[in-house]
Amino acid sequence: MVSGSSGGRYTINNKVILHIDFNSYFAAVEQQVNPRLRGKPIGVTGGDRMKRTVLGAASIEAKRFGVKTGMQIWQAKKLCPGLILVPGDSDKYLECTKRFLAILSSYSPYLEVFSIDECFLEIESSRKNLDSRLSTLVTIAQDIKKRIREEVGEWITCSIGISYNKLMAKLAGSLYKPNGLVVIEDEEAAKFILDRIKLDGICGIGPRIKKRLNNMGIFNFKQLRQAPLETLLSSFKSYGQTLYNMARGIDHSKVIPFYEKEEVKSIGHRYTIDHDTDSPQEIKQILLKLTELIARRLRAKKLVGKTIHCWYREAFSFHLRGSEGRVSSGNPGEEMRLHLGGVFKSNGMQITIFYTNDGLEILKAAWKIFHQIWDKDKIRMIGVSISNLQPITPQNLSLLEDDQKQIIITKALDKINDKYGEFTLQRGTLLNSIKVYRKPNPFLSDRRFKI
DNA sequence: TCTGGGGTCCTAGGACCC
DNA sequence: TCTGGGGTCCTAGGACCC
Repeated sequence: MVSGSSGGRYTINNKVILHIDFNSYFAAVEQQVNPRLRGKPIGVTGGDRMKRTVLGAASIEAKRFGVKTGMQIWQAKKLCPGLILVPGDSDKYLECTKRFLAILSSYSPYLEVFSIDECFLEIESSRKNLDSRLSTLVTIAQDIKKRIREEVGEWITCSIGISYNKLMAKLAGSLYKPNGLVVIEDEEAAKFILDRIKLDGICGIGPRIKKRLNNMGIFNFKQLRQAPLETLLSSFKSYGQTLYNMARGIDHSKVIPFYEKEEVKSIGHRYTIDHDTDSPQEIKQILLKLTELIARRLRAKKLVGKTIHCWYREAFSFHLRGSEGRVSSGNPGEEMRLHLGGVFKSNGMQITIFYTNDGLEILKAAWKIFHQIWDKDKIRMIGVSISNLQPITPQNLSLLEDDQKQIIITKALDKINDKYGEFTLQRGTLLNSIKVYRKPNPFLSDRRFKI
């Protein structure tokens, strides 16, 4: 527990924010569901693929070997040869999330869902006396942990950060893992902590911002606090104010309860192919799967969208990088200063069409974009997304007879796919698709029937 | 042998309309 | 003749989060 001021000096702030962050979440759920995985180093993968994929989560046991979320599988295996790989199952995790959210919402209606394994809870805390106030908060946090253990599962643990705003609550939650409980009581305590963490130890400063700050001679929060607001504003525009506030532990953002959250703003899918390809036929097949998935999600949410974004990532290539990319004079004994850096170049474009939630319409647009931007080089990843979303209204859907027929067919397809799984039934054009992958994967199911 | 996949927000410039 | 201003839409691209 960190407290900057003495008990008597505490100023009343009725709102207190808890950040609840579940530890090694996907891995913990797998261990909860399958007792044979408990106590063992496991890594949750994105599916059945082993190539060109990364770990979605690592169990606490795996983390002891240095295995981390986001790590490539071969890398993780190298660190921990006994790593057990478990294919991820998002429905399972979502189910578990619903259960812990139900528990948390009993403490306060101000519950913001931040991600599948993270949320903010705003509670009232009116005790004037610091000590009794702190003990109340700690009691609540411990009670939450206990209920989750009892009602969701003993392997599901969380770290809780408590503070006077979201930024500091999240920071507090990140300080002690797993199963931590940290309180950052006030701005004085916040500064104390900030001066002891790295710039990118806070939510909102990533590698790029950190590098830009470093280039300005700023390497820690103490130095950031000394930077004049004008300097930050001129370098980072409006984000300069955010950085200025961060260094002082200030954050005005509100806890937005789930029932006040806006609808999604975009829906997209991307897919990394397990080999590099320049086959238009293969690329089109993948686009077709991606756009069908997007369209089904739109229809499930009763939405239509009109801006289509399509982008791809080129195959890995080596480039000589900047000034380091020189070969030395060649004098004997002189170190070769040839630095090779790998680069993934991406390329994309977006266009706006008429509102739609039809897979083939989205495909047409995506394919058109792809043709315009593709330089015929081999690619490793392709993605599509749709934005500018709106609820379906008679105005934004065409009422032409052909379209009406199409809507009826689509509805029937959705119904069957909902029941039996993605791509059980597909449009005729999909049935001629070439088999791209040897391993089963969500984009190419073998359960295909002709209508 | 080589880094996934789902999102959000912000900025800036151009086109176009009134 | 020659040019303001507000507003909206569209697009590109960057940065961040989990």
